[in-house]
Amino acid sequence: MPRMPDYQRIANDIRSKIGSGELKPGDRLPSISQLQKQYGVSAQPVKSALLVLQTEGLVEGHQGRGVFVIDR
Amino acid sequence: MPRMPDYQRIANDIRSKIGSGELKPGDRLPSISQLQKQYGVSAQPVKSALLVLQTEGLVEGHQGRGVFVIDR
DNA sequence: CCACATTTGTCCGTATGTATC
DNA sequence: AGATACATACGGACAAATGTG
Repeated sequence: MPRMPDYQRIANDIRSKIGSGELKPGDRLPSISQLQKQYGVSAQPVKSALLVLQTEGLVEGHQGRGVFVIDR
Repeated sequence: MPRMPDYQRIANDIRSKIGSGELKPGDRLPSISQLQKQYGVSAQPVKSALLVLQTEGLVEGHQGRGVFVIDR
């Protein structure tokens, strides 16, 4: 099996949490530093995952506040 | 005017080159190191731009070969 | 108003792995 | 074997926005 990079694993995990309703529209995601600890990685793969999810239109980052699930 | 980050500027530039036909389906983009020099930035913003464009389904990276415009 | 901590945003340099030519 | 090129990740740095006291 191909090894899945951390940032894809994280993006998939968050995406599926959104799909399952565990994360609902308007919800705030854990902070980046919390996600780092949770997945045992540095900031980079977390931010890459968030960039992907933002590009997909699933979440929206707000400087100083957090990253939120898009409300639609 | 809000300052546009480098990675967005680069993504927009490449996206518009694809839209205008200057870059056609199947074409190979300049290498990352060439794009670095062209835009006067480090590798990071170039790769972020490419991650965005890949997520948008506009380009496709191939290890050892290059990044290509999607043929569809 | 001010100071501080928190949080996201952006970028740099470096290192390593993997695939291709 | 070597050069080239993309893929991934680490650590560090600073800016900008927010919230709290």
